[in-house]
Amino acid sequence: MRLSQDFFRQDVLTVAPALVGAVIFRRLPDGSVIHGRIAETEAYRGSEDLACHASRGRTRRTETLYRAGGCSYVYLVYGLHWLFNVVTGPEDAPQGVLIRAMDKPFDGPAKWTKAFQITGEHNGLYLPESDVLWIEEGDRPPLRTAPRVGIDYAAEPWKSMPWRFIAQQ
DNA sequence: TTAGTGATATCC
DNA sequence: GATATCACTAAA
Repeated sequence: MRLSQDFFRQDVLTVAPALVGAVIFRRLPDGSVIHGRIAETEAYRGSEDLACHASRGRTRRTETLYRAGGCSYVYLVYGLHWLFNVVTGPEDAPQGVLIRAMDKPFDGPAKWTKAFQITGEHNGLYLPESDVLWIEEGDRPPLRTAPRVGIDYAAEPWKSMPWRFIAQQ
């Protein structure tokens, strides 16, 4: 069953752990549909979270982060890797969940987006209604938490917040 | 450990 | 206008 608008409009700290175990579906340009189970997520929470892109204020890049929960937020890092996030919370609350890994072999935030052929053109899709990209309910495996990775530039306490959620099975 | 890669934010 | 920085990966 497809995850709804109501689900995505909850707080990011509710949605991020609940997304682990859910299944992402992607319809490729040739019409075939592939899917994968989410194994790891990270929460980025609001303009006060110094690790969140929105901490620098509302810019052209972060504009989609300010939309209502359920939108996709896709951007390029290091000039070569597309990272995929799901916007959460109400409109104007810049929160998002980074989908960090699926089950093997797609165990990296840019590995699975490459396999699923996700690029900047998938920024701003509305997942509850999209035919190209959507998420369905899955199992709820036991989780462990850890600090987020790749955000050394952020000051404490944000750098150490245990906002990374990893499936244990 | 390092190169590869280019959009974006930030500073002139 | 310019430049420094980056929510990473693969190869060595």
